[in-house]
Amino acid sequence: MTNNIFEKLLAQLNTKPKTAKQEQIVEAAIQLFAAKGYANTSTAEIARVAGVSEGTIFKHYGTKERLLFSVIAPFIRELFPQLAREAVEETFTEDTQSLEQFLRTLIKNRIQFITENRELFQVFVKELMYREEFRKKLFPFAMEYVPETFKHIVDRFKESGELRDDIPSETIILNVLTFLSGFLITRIILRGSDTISEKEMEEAVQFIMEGIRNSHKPEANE
Amino acid sequence: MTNNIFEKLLAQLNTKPKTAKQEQIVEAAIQLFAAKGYANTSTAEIARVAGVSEGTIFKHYGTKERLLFSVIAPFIRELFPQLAREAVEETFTEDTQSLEQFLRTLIKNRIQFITENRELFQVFVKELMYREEFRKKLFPFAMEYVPETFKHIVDRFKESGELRDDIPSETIILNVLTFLSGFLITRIILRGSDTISEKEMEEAVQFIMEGIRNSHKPEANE
DNA sequence: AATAAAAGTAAGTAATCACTCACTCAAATA
DNA sequence: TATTTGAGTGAGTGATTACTTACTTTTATT
Repeated sequence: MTNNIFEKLLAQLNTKPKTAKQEQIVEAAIQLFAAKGYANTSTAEIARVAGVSEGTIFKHYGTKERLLFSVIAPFIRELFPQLAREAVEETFTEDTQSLEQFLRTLIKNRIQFITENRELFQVFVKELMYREEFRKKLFPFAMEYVPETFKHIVDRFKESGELRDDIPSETIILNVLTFLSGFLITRIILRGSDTISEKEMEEAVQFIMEGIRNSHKPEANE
Repeated sequence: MTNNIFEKLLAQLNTKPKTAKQEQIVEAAIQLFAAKGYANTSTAEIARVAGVSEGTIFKHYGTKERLLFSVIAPFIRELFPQLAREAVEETFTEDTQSLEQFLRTLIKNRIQFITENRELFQVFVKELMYREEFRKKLFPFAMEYVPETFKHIVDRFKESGELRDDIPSETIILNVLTFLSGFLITRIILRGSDTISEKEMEEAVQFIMEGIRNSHKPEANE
C-alpha cells in the first residue's frame, strides 16, 4: 500500500517541476501539519491557507497522504544521506585533529540544519511515531547508512586512543544517536525552541564526551 | 479552556468509583489511542471495542477529550511524583553507597514502570507533542518537582567527589533526563520494544556515567 | 415493595471529512 | 488559426465525525 509510495517519491524528487500553486500548497501544508498535526488538518484548510481551490490539491497529489509524503521526502533525503556522506566527509577532513572537535562540528552542523527546518522536523517526528510502516521503511535505511559511515571514523579514534575501546563501536554510535534524538526532540518539539544556544550545544558535547562521573579525582582513597 | 480540566482530573482521581463498563471504556481507549493515536480513533470504535454503547462514553466523560485526560492523568501522577518522591527515597536509602548504583537502580525502576505501561507512555508522549497547553501545564510541574528532589542528591555526590563538580547540578540533571527521554522514546515508541534488555540498560548507565572519551589512557603523550 | 437516582442504550443530529466530477480557461502545439 | 492539453475551479458526494436526546434498565435507598 503505502510501501512504495515513499520510495517512488524519493526517486522522482528532482524531476518535479512545481507550479506556483503547488508551492503555495506545500508551504501551507508544512505550516499546518507542523502546528496541528496531519490528522487534525483538513484539506479544506490547506486549500484556504494556500489560497487555492481544494480540487487543485487533489489534482496534483491525488490523496492527502501523498501530499504528506511529498512534503516529508525531501527533508529525509537531506537529513540522512547528507548526514551520512557529505556532512561527515566535510567535517572529517576539516577537523581531523580531535574526536571532540569532530563531534562538536558534526552536532552543530545537524542542529543548525534541523533548527532551520524546524517545521519539517516536527512533521517528520510526529508522523514517524504514528506510522509503523513508515518506521519500518526508514529504520533499515538509517541503520545501514549511518553506522556504515561512522564505523571507520569511530574505529580510527579508537586506535588513536581518544575513544574508549572497551565498548563496541555500534554501541557507542547508538548511544550518541540516542542522546541526540532526545536532545532534538526535547528542545525543538517539546520546548519549541527556534534556536539552540552555543552554551547548550557545548554542554551536550561535554556530556557525550565525559558523562557525569568525576574521573579526575582518585576514587579508591577513602 | 483545557487548562483546569487536567488539574481537576488530577485532583478527583482517587474519589472516582469506576463501574465495570467504565473500565472497559478506559481499557479500549488506551489500546486504541496507543495504536492509532487520539485523533485517528473515533468514539464509535472505542464503544465497539469496549462492548458498550457510544452514549455510555459521553454519559461518563462528556467529551472525547475528557476521556483522554482521564486516561493520561493517573499515569502522569504515577510517573512524576513517584519519580520525584517515593522512588527516589526508596532507591536512595536502599543503595546509598555509590552514585553509579543509585543511578542504575533508579533508571531500571523507571524503565520497568514505563515498559509495564507502554501503551499509556505512548499515548502520553504523542499527545504531549501535539498539545502546547498540555506541555505548558506539565513543564513547570516536572521542572519544579524533579530537580528539587534530585538537587540535594546530586550535591551530595558532588561533595563525595564521585560526581564532577565543574558542571552545575541543573545541567547534569537536564542532560541525564535528555538522554533518558531519548532512550525511552527511541526504544518504546520508535522501536516498539515490549522489553528492554539488562545489557542495553547497563550500556545506557555506562554512557551516562562515563561518556565516550577514553580517560584512562593519558592524552598528552604524543 | 415503592421510589428515586444513576447507568446504559439506540437512533438520531448537524457538521465536517477526504475526495470526485463536470467544467473553464490559458497556453502550448499543430 | 484550430486543437489539444493540463492547470485550476467549486459545487457536489457519501461516509464519518463527536455529540445529543428521549428512553429503558439496573441499582441503591427507604
